[in-house]
Parts: sequence; structure tokens; C-alpha cells
Amino acid sequence: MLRINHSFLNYIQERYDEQDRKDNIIVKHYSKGQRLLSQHENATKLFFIQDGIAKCFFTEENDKVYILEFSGRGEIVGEIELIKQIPCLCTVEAVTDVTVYAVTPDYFVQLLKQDVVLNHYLLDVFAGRIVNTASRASYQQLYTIEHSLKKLLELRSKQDVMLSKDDIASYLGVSTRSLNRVLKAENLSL
Amino acid sequence: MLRINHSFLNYIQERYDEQDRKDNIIVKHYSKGQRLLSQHENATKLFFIQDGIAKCFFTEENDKVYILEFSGRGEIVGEIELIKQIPCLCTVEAVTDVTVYAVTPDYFVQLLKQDVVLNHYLLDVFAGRIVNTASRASYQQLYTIEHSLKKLLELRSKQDVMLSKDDIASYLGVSTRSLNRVLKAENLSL
DNA sequence: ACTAAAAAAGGACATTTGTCCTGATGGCAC
DNA sequence: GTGCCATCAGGACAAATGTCCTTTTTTAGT
Repeated sequence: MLRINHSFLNYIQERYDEQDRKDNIIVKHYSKGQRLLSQHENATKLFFIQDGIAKCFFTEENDKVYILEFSGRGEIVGEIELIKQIPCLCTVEAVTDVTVYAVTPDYFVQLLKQDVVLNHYLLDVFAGRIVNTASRASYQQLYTIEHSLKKLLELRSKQDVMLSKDDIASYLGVSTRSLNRVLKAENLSL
Repeated sequence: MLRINHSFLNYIQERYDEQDRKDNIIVKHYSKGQRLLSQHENATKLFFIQDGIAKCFFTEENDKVYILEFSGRGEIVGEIELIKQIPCLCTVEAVTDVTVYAVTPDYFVQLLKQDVVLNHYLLDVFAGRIVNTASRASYQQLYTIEHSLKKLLELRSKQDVMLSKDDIASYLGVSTRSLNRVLKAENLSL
């Protein structure tokens, strides 16, 4: 649920330190609630999260929200859109205050071309995401909320993110009312 | 839904042709219904589909089935497991008779290390899958069957796979009964 | 400490989906 | 043709989830 990636963070920190004019990678801050990327808009940068937590979510045409993942230290966002040359798939919003390395697309493409290490990091990250996303899609589709919720709570107990109840409901892809109902029935709390 | 990838197919064909002892890549055939990979088991090969269609699906502990995707010409299966070093995430089963290039993990890892072109193909394929899987997860979670079904039928009309009703239900992650109900209500047929 | 605003809880009812069965339909061996 | 098996459609009911609102609790500001 909260994805964290340390090798990635080191990698981008090194690239940051070694740059001459300091304009390929800059450090930026976002306060809680601010958006790093907006669904359907074109991204002008891609981001490595240096600190804080962001959530990536879809807003469907019926205004319902599905949270795809929470991204923590070392996670990258916006790279899929760059590689596929498409507008932003999700909105990415700071859940806590967030500090990022903001990278220009051109520089990132250049790195991709010349640096096999980056390629391998990315492949590993992508593979992990596919495993997670696909497993979760299957699980949430084939089980009732009760099961998904238990799984989510297990995950959450290992990390400690404090999420609003709305966020949890959106992560499960259900209404808050249904989430409350299940919590009550199971005698659980958050 | 049916994923097809031509550059990948050309790439692996070239590797196949150029090999000396012809043991890193071999051509194999699977008849309709046979399994290329089995969920939870370790894969000994990874596959490029040269012809035919395979379905990748999860079987959850409650015996329900979720079809993740249908893979066609040029699609690769088993590479995620290799990269993450995990047992098979899904079962992969031939929906039609299928011909594949079966590649040894060692050789594939070697290619990954030395060939940046392969890396870029893979990144592109992975990015596409993430887009698809994530969009579908969101869509199926936040809309009723009716909407997902319409989307599926649009997709299907552009390609022509003939799928059993059970497969369609599993792709939508719902019961056959519910699928029938919606088909009737919408006056649709397959 | 008091109030306004926000977040959370939950009642009542509607809709969607699942489960379990039964009855129809269509091959196919004999 | 007859009977058997497999597949499919759908009825009846149950369970899960959503919608719409109202009430309760928390939080933040002054």
C-alpha cells in the first residue's frame, strides 16, 4: 500500500548532487493537500518523493474516487505518462507535506538512454507495481469488503500512515457508508 | 484486453534465429486448455507468444477466478516473476492453440543486462500494462457491471476473439448469473 | 469555554450482485 | 427416436453495497 524505494532515492540524490547548473533536477515542496499532478493534464515534470506521502487516485466520470497507491520515500510518479507519452493517468496529491526531486522529462529520457542501472531499477519498480495492482484488482473484485479491509488493516499495521476514513474507503473502492457498516459488524476501528 | 506487441515478436525472432546451439530459446506448442504456467508454482521458462491466445488469471482461495488479461502475438508472460524472483502470480492457459518461444531465465537475464533495446521494450510494455490494469481496477470497482460490460464489448468488437461466457464473466470479475442478468436487461447478446 | 465547521456514524430504503436451484435446450451414442 | 449428459438461461430469495439524510462527535478558532 505505501510503496517505498530506497535504491531509487539514492540514485536520484546522486544525480542531483552531480549536476552543474542544477536545472535538470530541482527540489520542490508541496503542502498537504496540494497536487503534484492532475489527471488528464500533461505533466511537465516527473517526481521522486524525497520525503512525505502522496496518494495517486483516479476520479471517474461518476465522481467516485479510487486510490491506486500511496507513494512514500523514493517512489517515482509521472514516469508512466512520460514513457507512454500520455496525459496524467491519475491525480497525485500530497497526503502529508511532501518534498520531491522534480526532474525534467528531457533529462529523464536522456538518463534512460544511457544508464542501464536506471533501467533496471525501473523494471523492478514496474514489476512490483504490476504485482500489487493486479493482485489487488483481483482480490477486491472477488471478495467482499470485509476481506479487503482485513488485508488493508494488516498492511497498515506494519507501516504507520494515518489515513482518513475517506481515503481508506477510496482505497478499497467502496462508499464510506459501506466501510462503516463493515467496521461496525466486525467490531473494528481505525 | 487482448494485448499484442509486434516489436517484441520481431526482437525475439531475431534472437531465436541467431542462436548457435538453439537451446536458449525453443519453440513449443500448447493445445487449447493446456497450461503454460501455474499459479504459485515456480516457472522454469518465460514465454513469448508467437501465435494464438492465452489467458492469465488468478484463482483466489474462494475458488473465484479473475482474468487479468488475454495475451496475443508478441506478448511476454512469466517475466514479472523472473524479475521479482517470485512464484507464478497467475495461471496462464491456452485459449486457442498456442505457439510460443520458450526462453530460459538465465538467457533472458543475460539479455536484460546487455541489451538496452530489450530494456526499453520491456519498460514500454510494463508501462502499458500498468495503465491498463490500474484503469480497469478503478473502473470495475467504481461502476456497475453494466458499464464494464459495455466497455468490454467495445474492446471485443475491435478485435475478434470468441470468448466463452464464463471467460467474460471472469474478466469482469462477476458471476455468470449476474452477467446474464445484465445482458438481458440491456438487450445485449454475445 | 463557546461556537462554527468539519468529520464521522449510522438509520432507512433502493439497487446491485451472489447463491442455489429448476427447467429448458441441444448434441450425441445407441 | 429415446435417453443421457452437458450447457445455458433464468426465477426466487439472500447478502452486499450504495444513496440520501440526520444525528453525533471532533476539531479548530477566537
